[in-house]
Amino acid sequence: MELLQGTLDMLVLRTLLAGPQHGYGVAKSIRSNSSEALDIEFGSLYPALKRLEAKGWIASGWKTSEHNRRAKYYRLTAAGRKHLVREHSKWADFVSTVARIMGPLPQVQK
Amino acid sequence: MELLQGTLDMLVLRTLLAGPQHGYGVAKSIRSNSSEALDIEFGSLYPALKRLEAKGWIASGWKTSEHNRRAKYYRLTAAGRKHLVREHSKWADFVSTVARIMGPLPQVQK
DNA sequence: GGTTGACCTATAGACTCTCTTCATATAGGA
DNA sequence: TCCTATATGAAGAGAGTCTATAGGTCAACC
Repeated sequence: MELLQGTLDMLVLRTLLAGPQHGYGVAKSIRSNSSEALDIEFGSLYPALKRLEAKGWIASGWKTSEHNRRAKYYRLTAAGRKHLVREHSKWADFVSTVARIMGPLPQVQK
Repeated sequence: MELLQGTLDMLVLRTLLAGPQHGYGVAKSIRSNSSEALDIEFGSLYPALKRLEAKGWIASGWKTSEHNRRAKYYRLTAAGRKHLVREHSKWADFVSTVARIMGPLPQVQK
């Protein structure tokens, strides 16, 4: 859903900070936690999970889901936890820098 | 320099809101307005200017710069001005949604 | 009891777009 | 002669989108 590059990874890691979950569940969590504002596509999410696993930020294992289905559960690794903190902090810096340049939102007439 | 996708366009439009400028000047403005935090690459900026012009958000014309050099000056069009307002507002929404999911920054030990 | 369909969960390929990197070009001024 | 100002283009990487496919489970329905 037209995310800004890199943000998805951070959101996924943040979601897994709350506990292990399978991909489908991660997408659902992000959607509902954002009140449906962020509509994560599975076609974006699964490659993101691969990336994160390849980098060692998360690890996975097959289990049976609460709906009695075969699902790959992902959990945050120690390295992933550190990485998340760094990314979050970089994100906050970046956002405030951009906000400083952009200035206040112009008043929009409804 | 490792911007989030789409943000560059918004920053460029915002910079041109302050008045027409040539590409080189836009890059310098963004750099200095961000206290060098955002290091805009020319290889990113010029394609961005092409994009924006193709979409009609900005228009250009050759002039002589204050350093007596040939330079292409860009200015915001009326459509670009509207577009900027929309993008700024979408950006603000997106950022606050992400911030809500991410929660507060963990305290980092110095 | 068997069929149907909805939902859960996962994978993969092709494509698009943005940004990065690098190379090149020209002109003015010191 | 060299540095700064200014511009262009091509090649490549990486992320995200779109679309198609796949199989298992459960509930509803006839």
